[in-house]
Amino acid sequence: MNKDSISRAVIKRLPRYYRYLGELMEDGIERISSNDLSQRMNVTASQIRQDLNNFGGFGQQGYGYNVEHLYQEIGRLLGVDKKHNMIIIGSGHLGQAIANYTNFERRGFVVTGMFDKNENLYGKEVRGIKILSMELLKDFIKKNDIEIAALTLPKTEAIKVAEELVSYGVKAIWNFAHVDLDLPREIVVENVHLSESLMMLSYNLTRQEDKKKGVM
Amino acid sequence: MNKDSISRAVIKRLPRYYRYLGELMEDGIERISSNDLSQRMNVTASQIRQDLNNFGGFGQQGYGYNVEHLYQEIGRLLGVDKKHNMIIIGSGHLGQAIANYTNFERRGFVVTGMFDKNENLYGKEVRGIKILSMELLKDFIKKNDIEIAALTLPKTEAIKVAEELVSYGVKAIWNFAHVDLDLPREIVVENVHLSESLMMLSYNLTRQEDKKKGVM
DNA sequence: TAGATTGTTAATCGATTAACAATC
DNA sequence: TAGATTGTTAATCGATTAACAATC
Repeated sequence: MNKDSISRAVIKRLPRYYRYLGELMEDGIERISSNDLSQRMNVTASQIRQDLNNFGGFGQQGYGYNVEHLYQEIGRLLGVDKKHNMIIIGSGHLGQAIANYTNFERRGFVVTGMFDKNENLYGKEVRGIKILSMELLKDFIKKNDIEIAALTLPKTEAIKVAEELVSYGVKAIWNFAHVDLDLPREIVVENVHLSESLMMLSYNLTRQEDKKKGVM
Repeated sequence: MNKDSISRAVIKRLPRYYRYLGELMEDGIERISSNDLSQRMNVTASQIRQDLNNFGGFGQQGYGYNVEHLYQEIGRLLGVDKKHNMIIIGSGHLGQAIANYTNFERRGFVVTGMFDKNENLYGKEVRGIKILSMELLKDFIKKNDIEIAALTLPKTEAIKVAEELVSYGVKAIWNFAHVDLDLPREIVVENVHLSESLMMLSYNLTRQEDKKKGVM
């Protein structure tokens, strides 16, 4: 009953299911069994059935899953059936990269404003989105029903700005700054720590090199 | 003995330990117990001790861990004590954002080349790094001892280019394209799927909204 | 020596996989 | 009805936490 109790491991897999189902739709495939899907995705069929059953019976015995139906159900779970207004705080290269990525908009995530503390950027437009002064932040959030803020600024400022955003009513923070945010429980925080990702790559690369040396 | 057997869960936590230890060093703290560190990092002391012991006894009974020593040991494990040459394939906004991020260089990840199939970009420089034609890729990789390639290009091209890179000797791929790469086992692949990250945020945001509605 | 804290074993918890009855 | 495949329970596996002996 309680949807909160679904494990993070399961939730993390949902976007990948969603992606594969979208591709199946593009290929004109109408139905698929957990077994077929498991082979395409390189996971077990059992895991797929377990995962999906956390959310209700999306399949049908003897038939499998209807691709379009399942795609839509997962989309609804992921909230991509609704529009979400997003702002970007920190309009450097990374902020601009996100503003330029139109695929997010296709999923309902609409960047409606960009901000920076560097006044040289004010008035500059990225894909039609004006970069504004941080002083306009409070007003902008209240007037434009902003739910999500992407934090693409140095970690020294991230904590302070995050608290500010929350006080203005932002509900979720997509945090690209290399710092842990400590915010009220009801605020959603999703971290993208690029340097940690690169270090994991480097860890595995180093192990591969160790292995090679061991063999020679 | 076999370092391959260390679980992904543990490895994923290493960069975060590394970050906290770096901050402790900046604060001039010389030693720390698993208990103190656990409170700062919001994990259990037991987990810290278990994690670190996968790699050997970095601590000392009755004393704790020497911050600088532990920092260096974890850095070595993560391979940030060595220089790694990296190229960026796809010189759009995201590729340029990565090229501009000097913190990677501080950790030994040096961007030595950028590539794109759009010839309008050729010759353009990003932080002194020239954007080159894809035709120069093979030669560049061989001549410049390139280990890592960041893939910041559309998913339609990612698979083909990844295979190309591997054939030229690239050892690790940092994949920002929204597609699963199927490469030989010895090739390290680290995925950064921004849209999946945003969907997880959206999932949690939607659950928060459900909760709120339930209460009202 | 007494106190502190690790390294490590044992207990618990949670997630994944296997198996199969239910049912389309 | 027979075959296919889900939904779901049970078994297994792995990761986290607790406990404590070893030792600095």
